[in-house]
Amino acid sequence: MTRVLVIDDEPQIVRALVINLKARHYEVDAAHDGATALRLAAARHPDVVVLDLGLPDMDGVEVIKGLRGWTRVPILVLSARHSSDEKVEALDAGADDYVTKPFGMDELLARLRAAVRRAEPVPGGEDEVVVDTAEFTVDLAAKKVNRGGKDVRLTPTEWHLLEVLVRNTGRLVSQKQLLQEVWGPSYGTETNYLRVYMAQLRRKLEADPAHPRHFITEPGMGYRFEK
Amino acid sequence: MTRVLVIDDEPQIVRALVINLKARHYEVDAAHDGATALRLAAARHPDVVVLDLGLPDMDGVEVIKGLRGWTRVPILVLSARHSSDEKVEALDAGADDYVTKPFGMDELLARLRAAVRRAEPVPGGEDEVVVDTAEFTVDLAAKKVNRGGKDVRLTPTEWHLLEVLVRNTGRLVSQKQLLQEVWGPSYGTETNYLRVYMAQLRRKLEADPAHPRHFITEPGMGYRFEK
DNA sequence: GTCGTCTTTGACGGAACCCTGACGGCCGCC
DNA sequence: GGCGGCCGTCAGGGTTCCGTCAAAGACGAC
Repeated sequence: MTRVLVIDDEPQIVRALVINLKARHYEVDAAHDGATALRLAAARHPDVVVLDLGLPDMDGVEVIKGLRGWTRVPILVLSARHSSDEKVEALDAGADDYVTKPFGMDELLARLRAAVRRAEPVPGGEDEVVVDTAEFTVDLAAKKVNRGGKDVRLTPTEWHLLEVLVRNTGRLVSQKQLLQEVWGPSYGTETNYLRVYMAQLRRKLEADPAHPRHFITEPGMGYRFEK
Repeated sequence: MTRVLVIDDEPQIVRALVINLKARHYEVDAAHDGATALRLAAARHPDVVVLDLGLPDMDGVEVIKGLRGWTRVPILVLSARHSSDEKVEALDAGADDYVTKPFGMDELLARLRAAVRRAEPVPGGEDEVVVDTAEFTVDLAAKKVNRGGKDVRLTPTEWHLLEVLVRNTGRLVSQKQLLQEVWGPSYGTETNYLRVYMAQLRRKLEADPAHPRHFITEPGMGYRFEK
């Protein structure tokens, strides 16, 4: 199911959007200020964001930049401002589309569908959904890890960390990038989190956790997943 | 360079677009009917398409479908029709954005940039990130060095130094520049650092560290990396 | 409220890394 | 030949970084 994050401080607009989206079987989260929005985005990983630029606590463009720091999720901007400059600024900050209020619900939904559609991975995707190693198997689509015929139970954070690493198989992922992708854009220095969770992943997946063969530490730089 | 295909039967609009796009260093192809457009798209593989829905020979939506049959190139629709149904139809047929005439050139260009940006491959595109030599291979994206089938382990400082040198393959890099890029702007005279780390790189990567073939010293000036 | 699970936090030993100084070789120059 | 500048090599010591453990805090289920 497609997950939408709606960010707007006007309750009636939020309500209208939520009703229409839910009726079309979207899963909807709502935030009424920028700080909540950024936190929710990090926690819930929406498939598309609908953002009103006029927020009480921060400039809408700052929200766009905050999101673009760590994700390419489509951002559809709503705004009462018709000025060309505003549109250009928002789009160049990383927004994908800009709709002026008042808007037609049909059009908005069509733009939403377009944004979601083009963000979809190529059909018959080139990216592997299942990654095999000698000791275990990761199924990114099913969100499952199998080891020795049994499913391994992972906590949400463990899974998220594993996912980022596996999607970058063979590549070094910096500690900052890991922290920001898993814990949110405001993190970046809390390397102790990584140490703890990397240890848990190794304990659950490595044959010999003390001498990891798949979750490799690059001191001072980050971690790397190898098949 | 980014290639744009403009499809419109009104010469003055085409001319305005072509002038503005070329001034911004886009490469521009133009078609004034749907058949030509489809042929040009297949032949030239544009990075983005600007399509006017009102064409003489065929319905604009048919052009969209014709393109979508084989490509995911971003399509930006122009139209004089403001009706919601038209927008929905075009977007659902596969358009990425819909701009109503008369439009502001600034806004159109911003939407064009947004369309091109999100179609870009994942950051750090496909461009040469792997550098080969006779003895070893440097993958700048994965931050990996392979030598004789085995990965070579480098410390952060070693990496940083190697990276600067490799990004300037064949060119002389001054000691001052190396020191400032690797150790920070307040360094510039601590050439002993360079001696130590250059030695470590040679020991790890050169076949005969005493007679380096890739990491070459230019006495009094700096170092150079050669393939 | 109580329990269980998950996350966050702090502390510690050990390993990895970076800086530093010393020494020797090579070369050009006085 | 002696000297100084420049570079390569090596090894020790201080510092940072990582793995590990344990316990407290947050959260939801019952």
